[in-house]
Amino acid sequence: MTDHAKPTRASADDPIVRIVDDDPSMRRALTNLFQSVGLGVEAFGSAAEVMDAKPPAVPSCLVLDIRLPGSSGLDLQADLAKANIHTPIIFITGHGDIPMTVRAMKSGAVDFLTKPVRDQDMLDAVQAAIERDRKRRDEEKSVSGVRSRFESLSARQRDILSLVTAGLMNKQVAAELGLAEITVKIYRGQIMRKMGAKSLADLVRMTEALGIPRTKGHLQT
Amino acid sequence: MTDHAKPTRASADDPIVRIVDDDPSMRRALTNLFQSVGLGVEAFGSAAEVMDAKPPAVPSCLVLDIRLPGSSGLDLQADLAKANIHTPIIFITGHGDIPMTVRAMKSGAVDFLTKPVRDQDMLDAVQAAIERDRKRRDEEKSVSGVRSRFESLSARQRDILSLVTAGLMNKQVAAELGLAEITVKIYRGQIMRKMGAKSLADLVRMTEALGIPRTKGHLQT
DNA sequence: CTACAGGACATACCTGCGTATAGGTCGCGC
DNA sequence: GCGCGACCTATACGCAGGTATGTCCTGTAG
Repeated sequence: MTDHAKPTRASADDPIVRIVDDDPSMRRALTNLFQSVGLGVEAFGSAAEVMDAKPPAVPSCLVLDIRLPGSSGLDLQADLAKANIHTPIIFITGHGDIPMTVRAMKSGAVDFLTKPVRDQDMLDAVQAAIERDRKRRDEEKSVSGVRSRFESLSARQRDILSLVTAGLMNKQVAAELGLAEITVKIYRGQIMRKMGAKSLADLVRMTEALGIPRTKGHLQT
Repeated sequence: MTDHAKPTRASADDPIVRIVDDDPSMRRALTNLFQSVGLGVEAFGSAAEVMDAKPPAVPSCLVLDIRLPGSSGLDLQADLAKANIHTPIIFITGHGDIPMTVRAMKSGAVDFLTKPVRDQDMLDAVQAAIERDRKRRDEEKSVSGVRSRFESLSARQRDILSLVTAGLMNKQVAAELGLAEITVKIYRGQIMRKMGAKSLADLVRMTEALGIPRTKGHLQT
């Protein structure tokens, strides 16, 4: 039961705030607050509902009561992390303590607000959270294109890629792999085309973004 | 492995814990705790003393009571940040509240412990903090060598560096700057020598580490 | 004034990079 | 068996990268 309330037609990049609270009046109050500033809202009554729902495709954040039926907010945070879902989280609590707060913040929470929550504090926190998610998504998107192109490389092409971006000359790569230099040159061309790199500098930056293990890396003091 | 008892001889990489607390008995207790596991210790009675003391050259962390004479622990944290000193901080508090905790953690504190502090919690926090500082120092060190070499470049050399690492060919760089291609080649060689780069890939990674603004960068989706 | 550093360029030469063309061997799926 | 894709190589050619040597100009610190 998602008190799905959409004020206007949501466009592709409108952020969504997802509220998880077992108290209906709290859900309603928060929903009103966020809608009043033009934010999209989805409300849930339990942790399980959120885990079942698919994460939104637009910048979003979670507003989470620590005390939830079944698993606690902290458990949900841990579960989401395990499921590799990185939506920024804002906690609210009526009876929180410091160890709880520390644990939540260490696990990457954006904020941890105590009831009664001042509207402005909540809106500030949400804005920061949305912004963080937007950045993460942008980063993810730009890397995912590169990653999928990398996946399309054959094993041999990857071998050569890693040696080439390590700074070895074609002949050195050839020696390393027991190949003829001409073979390396040809692979190199294939790699540049497949990766869509228009220069070696590009290629190096792509591998850096992907975190490709460098066979022979340095950067000495 | 690191457990062996060291009498007094401090070697170049032994971590130091700096304690700031106005309560002498607390200072003594913490000092004993840390020394019992072989950590170096410096104790201070106020925030001002720490700001005056020069930061240690070895991996270290701060253990900070929130309540201090004069400025609070949070103020000291802010002052240190402003002074560009990034020693990891562990807070201890007797009467902390959640907003305080949140503020401290948002500002990068490693942990926030409540009195009475369990010895093991403190030692765990300190170890994590020291480890964090060690990483930061390693990173800083490896970048600072590159940075100082970059500083040694002339203005012209930097122009060419940024265009070359953007992936332009010598002739394009020449056109961009209104130079002859041969001139660019010569500069390029000078740059490689001055920067200690043994390949273009190296050079690209160095500029990435330095965050050199790319005149013509991309990484398309 | 002189010495020196930085900047710019030419000629010559060598090495590295990259593509085209033209082959060849495997192993796999239909 | 046939096609396909990967992997591998050879010859040949052209362009890009890089160094050496030498020349010239300019600003500036001693």
